[in-house]
Amino acid sequence: MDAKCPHNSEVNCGDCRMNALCLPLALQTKEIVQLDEIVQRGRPLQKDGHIYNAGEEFKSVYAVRSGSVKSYTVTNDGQEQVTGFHLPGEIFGMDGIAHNHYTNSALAMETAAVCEIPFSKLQELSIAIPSLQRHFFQLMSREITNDQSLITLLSKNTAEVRVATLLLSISNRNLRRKLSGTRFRLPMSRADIGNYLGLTVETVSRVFGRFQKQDLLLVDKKEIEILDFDKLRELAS
Amino acid sequence: MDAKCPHNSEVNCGDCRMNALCLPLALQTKEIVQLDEIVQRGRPLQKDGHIYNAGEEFKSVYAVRSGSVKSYTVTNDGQEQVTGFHLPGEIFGMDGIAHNHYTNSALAMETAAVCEIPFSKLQELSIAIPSLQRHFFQLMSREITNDQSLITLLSKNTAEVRVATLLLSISNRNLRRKLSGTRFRLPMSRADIGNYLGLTVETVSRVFGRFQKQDLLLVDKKEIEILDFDKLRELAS
DNA sequence: CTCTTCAGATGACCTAGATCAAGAACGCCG
DNA sequence: CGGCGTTCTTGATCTAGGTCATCTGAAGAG
Repeated sequence: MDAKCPHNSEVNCGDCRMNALCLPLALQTKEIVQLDEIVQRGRPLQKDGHIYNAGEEFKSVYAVRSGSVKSYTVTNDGQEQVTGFHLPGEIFGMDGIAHNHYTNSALAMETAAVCEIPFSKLQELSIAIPSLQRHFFQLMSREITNDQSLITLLSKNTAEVRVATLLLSISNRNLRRKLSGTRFRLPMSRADIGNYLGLTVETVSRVFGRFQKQDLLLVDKKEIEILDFDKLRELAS
Repeated sequence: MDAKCPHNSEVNCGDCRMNALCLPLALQTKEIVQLDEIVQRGRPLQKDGHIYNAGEEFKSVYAVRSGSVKSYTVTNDGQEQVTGFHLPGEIFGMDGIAHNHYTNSALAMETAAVCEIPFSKLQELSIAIPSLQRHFFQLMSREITNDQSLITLLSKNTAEVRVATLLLSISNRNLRRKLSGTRFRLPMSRADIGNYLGLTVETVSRVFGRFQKQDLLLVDKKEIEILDFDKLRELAS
């Protein structure tokens, strides 16, 4: 096994590059070992590989180790609704807790690796490690506040503001992973962006075009370079 | 103290009419007593009385005992965004857990009474009572799935679908409280409905008008009677 | 009982973004 | 290297819902 390959299984959470962002965040070294025992490190997923499907019985939450994942639901009239993009270090699958079945499906947007955390074991461990309980409550609460800012974004803002906000969000999340917040690759298609932001592909494309014309961005297919953070932030306000 | 008045303090959770919906849901009688000890029953709130303000330090989550409450944030350009309506038996304030400060403000839309549940004590009790931990995780997860359906509603649906969906949601929540799902009083203004659904007051008003013309509803100011559930459900689909 | 206020309804426009319809530029596979 | 299905872009229209402006009517204040 090549330890350099980002999709390979790390030996444990203690060594994982993501552990400062992920579940171990609030834990002592010896507690990380306990967490480590319940975490199942899955093998790499291909692009478009499903992690779970809406309706399946809820058993685990997941952490992205490498690559990127999207969550989506299918509305009763058959169209897809993207509900979230998940980057390395982020946890997803918490929507399944409410009804013991996942309400979203999750799939890899590119080659990716995820860690599976069986929820029943996580609950037990949360009783033994109160700071883990606390941290997990916080993660769920953060999901709530994120969803609520998306609600605000969708119900009050123009296409430009929506796209600018998404770009800044991805930039920030890259920064937290010690990657460039200025130049990065969007892991998702224009269609996914539009779907997530409640816009059509055409509109997303036009907004990218306009941003480029205004010298806010440099866009080359999925490769983005942010040229003017201040104006972009002002726009997203 | 008049025990008939719905806004008066109940003596305890065990006697509360809402206990089948609220936090005690998953608990044994003796556990309810433990929960009861940490719950603080506040005095009635006047219309527009604040329970907490965005930015305040997070200390407690709240349960609606009577009346109704709305949560809202103020966007950086100063406009209000309604993020939720809370009816008796429902829990709110969980958005504060993530950052130790409330991100929403909460206010009574009419005379109301709420129970305050100090979160640190709830966390401790959740360790002693695993089913309470589980139930609270579920409540937070339900909040996530609710927010996500609102996201879908906002990003994909017309004004009519949005309004129909809200009406059906309130109808269902009334049913769970053993009230009529057919005739009820909307506790919120047209402006709040519009704000919540990403529409203007005018549009909300027009949709109510159209629904009435199509004999789906009977609207008399805030008093609603649903005449044709099937068509309304089909619309909301 | 009158004056004021504020929530709601309704009507006449007007725009942001959807829709429809072509191209352009890419992977990707034989 | 050429053919072909995606994904992306760009342009020309159309429309749902926003904006603005007016009107109604119920609730409070005095």
